[in-house]
Amino acid sequence: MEVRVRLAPSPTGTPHIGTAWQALFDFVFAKKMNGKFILRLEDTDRERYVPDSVTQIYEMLNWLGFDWDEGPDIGGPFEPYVQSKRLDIYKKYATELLDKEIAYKEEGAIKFKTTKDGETKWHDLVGDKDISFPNNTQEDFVLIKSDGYPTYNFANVIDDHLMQISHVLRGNEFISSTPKHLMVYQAFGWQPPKFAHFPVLVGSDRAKLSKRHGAKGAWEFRDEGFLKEAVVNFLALLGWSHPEGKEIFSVSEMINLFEFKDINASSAYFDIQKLEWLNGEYIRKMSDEDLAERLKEFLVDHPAKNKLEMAVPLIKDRIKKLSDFVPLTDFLWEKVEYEKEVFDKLNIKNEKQVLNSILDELKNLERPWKSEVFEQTFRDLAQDLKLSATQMFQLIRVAISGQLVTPSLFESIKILGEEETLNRIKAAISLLE
RNA sequence: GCCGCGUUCGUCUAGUGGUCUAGGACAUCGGGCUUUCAUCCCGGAAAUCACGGGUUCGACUCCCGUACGCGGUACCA
Repeated sequence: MEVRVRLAPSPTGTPHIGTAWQALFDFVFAKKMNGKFILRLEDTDRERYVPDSVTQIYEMLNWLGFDWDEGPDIGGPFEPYVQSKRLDIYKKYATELLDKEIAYKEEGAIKFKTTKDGETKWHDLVGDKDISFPNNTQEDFVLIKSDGYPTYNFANVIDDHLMQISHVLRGNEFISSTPKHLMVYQAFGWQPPKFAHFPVLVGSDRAKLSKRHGAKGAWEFRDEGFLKEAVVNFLALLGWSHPEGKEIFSVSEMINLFEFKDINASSAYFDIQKLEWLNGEYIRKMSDEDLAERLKEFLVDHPAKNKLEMAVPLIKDRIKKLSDFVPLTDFLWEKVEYEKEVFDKLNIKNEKQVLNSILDELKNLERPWKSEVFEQTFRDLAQDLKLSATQMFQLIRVAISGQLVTPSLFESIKILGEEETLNRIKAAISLLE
């Protein structure tokens, strides 16, 4: 039997990272089994419907590379995968249940008459365990609302059956309603799919992740300079672990190794610090060319786009996110605003005189300036002036950048060029008047 | 209240009866390298495996109970 899984988000607001997390497992499992990954929009709640969120879902999935095989726009026309367009279908099946007297009308709605005897059980793939509910805990529930739209509990079953979904991967907040779904399958005499109820991602208060935790949409991670590979890798680390204990691996590696039994059934907290570390690892692993390419895509309006790659080797070990590139390198292409207090932090008594000496040395340095000569020259000068080498180099650093922290000094000077370097030191001197 | 799921270092996790005086990673602390910041290397601290009972020669691992957390108990999903 073909494996068919579906991601069925409801467009009720900005999709957060939890949706992306669920999508990862849908995608990975479908690929592993050579099956299909289907996207379906569950937009039956007209009150909470937010049109924008539909595009946001697409954007998120596209960015992370979770391409769906069937669903809106891909592998099929839009409408068959959107529940609000399938009202007739739900009505037809509800009528069937009405005829069988398994359902009844009440205040304009159609309700399902649950079985009260016995228990309903299934085997859940997450945790590899049986879950059962006494049937007398299952109240009659609404199939079709009085506005004509189906409820999740009904539309979900109808669609999963009609779309031949083989495995339902979803959050464990649906565990409690699974008995209801199973009763509907039974009422129609349909074979239910296999269920895998994943734990939910939680916020810092251990409650289900939501917007009130400032939960971000995946594209926000993109906008902050995270790489999609790192985000996906990080997501994989939540709830799943590599059999060899590896922390860094690709999606295709995960596709090869994925098994439900390795899913941890307890909820996980999204720790952004680890994501930042991982992102840094991915950045360091990349070739300079690739990193430059990513930076150019990321920094669309960068003032020195064509010179940007020169700085790449200088910052590769220093940035965690693509966005970190800017504060670390803007002094290379932009005019420096000097601040007296920054110089003061160096604790050098006669900064101005020292800078003048530096300027003289620099003027006399044989061009093109060489790293070793540069270093030796200023170590010697530091000694003459009774300064530590650190003070000396920091002073030069501040004079050319206005900052205490920059990439490698000499490498930065190479990018600035000899004339610009001299000009900046002169500018620094005049500030200290 | 009732029903269900969960509970190993701050965080993500490994662990499926003995090799666990519990391993790894992030974060953290200390040291080394170093002209800043990083990277890199070395080392430390950090979980009485929620608690209490069983079962067993032996339990983090199996069973029962309790506590706590979360979810459901909606014409939300």
